[in-house]
Amino acid sequence: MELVQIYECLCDPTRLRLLHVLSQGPLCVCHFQKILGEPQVKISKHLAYLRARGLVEVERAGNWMVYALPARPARELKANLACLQDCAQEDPIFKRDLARLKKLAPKFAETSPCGCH
Amino acid sequence: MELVQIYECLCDPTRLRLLHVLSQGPLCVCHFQKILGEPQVKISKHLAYLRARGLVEVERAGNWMVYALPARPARELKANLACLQDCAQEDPIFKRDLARLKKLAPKFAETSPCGCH
DNA sequence: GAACTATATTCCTTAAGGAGTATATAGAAT
DNA sequence: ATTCTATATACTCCTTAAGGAATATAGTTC
Repeated sequence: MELVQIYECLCDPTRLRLLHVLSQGPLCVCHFQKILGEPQVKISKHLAYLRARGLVEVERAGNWMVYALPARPARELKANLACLQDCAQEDPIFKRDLARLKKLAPKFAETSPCGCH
Repeated sequence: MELVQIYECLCDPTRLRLLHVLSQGPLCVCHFQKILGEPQVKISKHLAYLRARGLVEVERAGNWMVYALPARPARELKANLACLQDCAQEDPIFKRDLARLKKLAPKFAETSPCGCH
């Protein structure tokens, strides 16, 4: 995996938020929408961008597309994701995303049988 | 310092090489030219890009402009520069740059009184 | 002050990417 | 088969940035 490609993926705030939330576990698009508060097309396109460069993986579950971090991430990716987690700790937006995830996770489990959270 | 801005700086191979070499100590533009083997305008413009975003600092020494990593880097920058050093270890281009730096450092000291290496 | 050196800036062309609107697809439910 | 839900893609507009050629600037040397 090319290091520059990783950084290209990281240089957009929406993608940073997606990856940051994904570190907590797989999620589908509609749940990302709820957590980030961004329109579907935006989420979907950024996930496609990440997927095309190998930063996320996808699995279909009925109507839902469940995105996840790679099962076996390359060394450089692993290092940078860890670095992101570290840097994101104090940022209010990242923190808010995590808070929303924790708050919504139970509802997700009830209403959508897609197996993510 | 904005995290995304750091990643924007890191998503170009030339800038990665500049920052990687800079971690060994301050350097002036003409020495970067020799080490990277890239034209002056390219080096200069990428350094200006990094400078505008606070990833490097500059000091004039006669005709020479001596670039260096920030004396007191922000937490996120520090983390990402460390991560870059880590990721760069096995890459042939990064390794070649370092090798050239070590080889040329003595000549730099002789021929250019700019105080970098 | 004229020539020289090191570096920066401007101009041009080209390409990539981000946002939004609208539309298409694929599977599920009825 | 039709409708519904979740997601993806195409299209358009706009901004940013990369590379190269040429030129400008600032300091030094003679």
